[in-house]
Amino acid sequence: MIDDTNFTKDVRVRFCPSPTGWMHIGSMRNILFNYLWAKKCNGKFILRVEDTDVERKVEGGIESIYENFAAYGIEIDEGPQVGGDYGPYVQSERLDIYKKYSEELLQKGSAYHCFCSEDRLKELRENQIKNKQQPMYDGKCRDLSPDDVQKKIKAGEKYVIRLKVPRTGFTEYEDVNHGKVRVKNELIDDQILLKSDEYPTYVFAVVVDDYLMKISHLIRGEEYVSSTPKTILIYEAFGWKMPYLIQPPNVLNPDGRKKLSKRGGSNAALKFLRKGYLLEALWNFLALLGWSPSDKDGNPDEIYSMDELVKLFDLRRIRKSGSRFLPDKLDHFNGHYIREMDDSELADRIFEWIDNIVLHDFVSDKYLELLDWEKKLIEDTKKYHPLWKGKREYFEKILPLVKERLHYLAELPELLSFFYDEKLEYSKDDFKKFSNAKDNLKTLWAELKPVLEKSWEHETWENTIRVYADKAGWKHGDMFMLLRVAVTGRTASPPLFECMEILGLEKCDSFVNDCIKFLE
RNA sequence: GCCGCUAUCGUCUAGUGGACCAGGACAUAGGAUUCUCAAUCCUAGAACCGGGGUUCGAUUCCCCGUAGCGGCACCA
Repeated sequence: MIDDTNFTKDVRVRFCPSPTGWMHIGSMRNILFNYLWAKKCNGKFILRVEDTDVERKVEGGIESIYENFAAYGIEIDEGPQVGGDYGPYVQSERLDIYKKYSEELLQKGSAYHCFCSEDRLKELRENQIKNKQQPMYDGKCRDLSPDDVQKKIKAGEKYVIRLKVPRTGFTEYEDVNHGKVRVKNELIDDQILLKSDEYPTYVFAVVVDDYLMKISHLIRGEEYVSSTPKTILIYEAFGWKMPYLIQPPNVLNPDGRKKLSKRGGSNAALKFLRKGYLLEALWNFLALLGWSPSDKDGNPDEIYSMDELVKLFDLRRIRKSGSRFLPDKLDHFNGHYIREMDDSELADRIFEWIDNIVLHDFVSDKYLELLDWEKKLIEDTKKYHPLWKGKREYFEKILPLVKERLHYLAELPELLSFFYDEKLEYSKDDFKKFSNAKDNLKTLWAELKPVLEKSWEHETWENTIRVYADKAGWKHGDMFMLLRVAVTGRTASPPLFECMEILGLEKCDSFVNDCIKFLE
């Protein structure tokens, strides 16, 4: 059983990205689980960069990791840029450490030199697959005599260091969420620990670093489950105590299949920020993907602030099965947080979003293609941002009208355009349902304009339209709609009266006249 | 192919050997409100993968099947 007494003590957790250029939204969920646990237990959150794959390593990779953390507002207690007592925090700077520990395993007889060429291994694997066998190392170098080994090394033969996995018996471990898992040793490959370029492999580096950095809880994606027995065997070979193990299920694509896609970067963490999802909403949504509080502790509406999440979060309540990533609920949360904010704060947030996210150059963007909606957003933002910011009072007056229709901030340019454009674009279709739209609009406006010139009182204004609608034999709603299309260029808009009041008589007059011209 | 993990409304999930004809949220539909679209409020439909056990009783425990996921690299 999991030892509960120490479960929340001396907590040190870590997230270990590879510097491949950009970060994935699914990773953010795992980061959140680590982060929440650290905060909850007054522990430390550590960032370690796993750059042991020389080929996949990318220029600016570490910076792009940092900019993601910064944009998501995650504070790092120890890491490459902030330092800490257990550094260095970049694996390529720790090669001598791995070398030393691999020698320890060699001495203990838990590891061995392997001189097999990559070509031989490839051939071996192909044959095994052809013969429907499990592809794994055949142990050719496992029992070389020390003399042979020395001779080969002297002769300059390249080698790797492999773990000597027992041929019989079982390896067992206990996972906080899954309980005991047991694997036959004969199915575990003699894992390479140190590659021929003297870089460690992932499994080895992780064990050594987690041990040296005193990591208390290993919270990492389900994709590592299969390599966990190897991890355990390395811990056992060293005689080290294993940290608590938590392997949250993967976040899956909305179609329900497969790990959340990495292709094209459409699920890049930064894209969600660029789309205008607020951090509050993102965290709220992500936290609930694979974890939930009990009914007793939870809120019925599932709205949780970061503080509440910290209070309620518990690694032991993480689910076992994968969750699909459907943005509907994210939209809902985002709308909620937008509506909850007062207008001035929302305005601040919008401008911050534009400066720090939308129009900001990220290192990650070098490795992510801009999607069509992003290109359009950037273009629109460049056009409207100065106008929005230029007259903040006007902007803040508009916000309450649009904020309850807003799912994410990227919708703003479209939603607000008629408040800022000099000309509107009309569509014939919008007038189809009205008989004699042009004349009615003309007469209506002729009657309404003098009323508005006198006063903007809601009742007189509304009454004028109703009276005219009766005269024309129209449904009242249709008359409102006609005017709406004329003044906003669209059939769905915030309440007509408020829109017109903000636009002002001059602008309304100009739009209506444009519209009449359009109808001719 | 082999190994491991998993399986509750469309989706995210709660829950338990009897208090569950299974609770919440999102989405959907209908209604109220209304100048449209929203927002808000109300209502409705919607699930324990299949088959065997164990048991007085199983959605809950066990086995098998099925399906999904993950992995099987000198990637992480």
